[in-house]
Amino acid sequence: MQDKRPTEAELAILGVLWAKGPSTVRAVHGVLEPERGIGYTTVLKLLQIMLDKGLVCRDTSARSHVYEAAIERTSIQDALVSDLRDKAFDGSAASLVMHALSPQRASADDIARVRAWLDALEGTEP
Amino acid sequence: MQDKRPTEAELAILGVLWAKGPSTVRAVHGVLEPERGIGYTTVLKLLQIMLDKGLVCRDTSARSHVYEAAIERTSIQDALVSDLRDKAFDGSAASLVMHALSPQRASADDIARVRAWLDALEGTEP
DNA sequence: AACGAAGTACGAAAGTCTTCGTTGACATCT
DNA sequence: AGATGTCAACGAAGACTTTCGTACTTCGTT
Repeated sequence: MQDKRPTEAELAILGVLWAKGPSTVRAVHGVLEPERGIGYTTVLKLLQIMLDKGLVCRDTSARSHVYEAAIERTSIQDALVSDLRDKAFDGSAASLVMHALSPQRASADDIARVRAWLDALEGTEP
Repeated sequence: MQDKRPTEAELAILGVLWAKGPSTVRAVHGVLEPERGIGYTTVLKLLQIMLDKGLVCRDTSARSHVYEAAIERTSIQDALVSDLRDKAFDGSAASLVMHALSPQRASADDIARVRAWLDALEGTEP
């Protein structure tokens, strides 16, 4: 339990668990099958692997085991953003942000939200 | 030649080519060996694979071939940021940006640069 | 009790990524 | 010319990821 970086398929599963909360394999599969055509046993296997890695935990008291994300969503998000910043932006958060907010890619709403957030930040951190 | 997303090792090599411009295998290896202990033939092989994928081009007129990035750095950066936004932030650029600029992670300078950039944006886009 | 449905566990296959050893070509130095 | 060093090319091994088939178990229904 040291490398907290999930693979792509694992991240998709975590996305479901974060969105829906604790879920059975069937429930996770129900979400993922339509959008990526993944098989039931594949989801099961992935969840077992993720259990090994400590990415999820589960409750086995019922016959259908209930899985739950074992890490905060924000902690994964932080890790992934830092990773990308270092690998593709020479460690510059500003550069990354300008790409993410480039008007061709981000909505005016996104930009407004960030602006408001920055203003609030200024108020609390003189 | 459709999926422009480089793997991790490929991205490291592209990073060198973007920073140094057209380079021989030896030059790329000279940068990467100290920081990740990678072998010479590994770099060579990677560059050959990247040539196949269209990520780099090369000049073979001299005995030591000279490789050059075949794609813009910004185009890769855009792809990677969009990818991360969709996979880990529910498609929300604002959410991604707030993580990237969180004061624990970003320097005050980064934040100031983004703020200035946003101000400039407002001027040009009423 | 027997059957079928729903579930978990396991192993293996296929694909991708990364790594390097080995080979043969070419150049340079003695 | 022969030895030495540098280089590209190739193949293959090992790790990791993703996928699913198959087998076994458990529950509910007939």
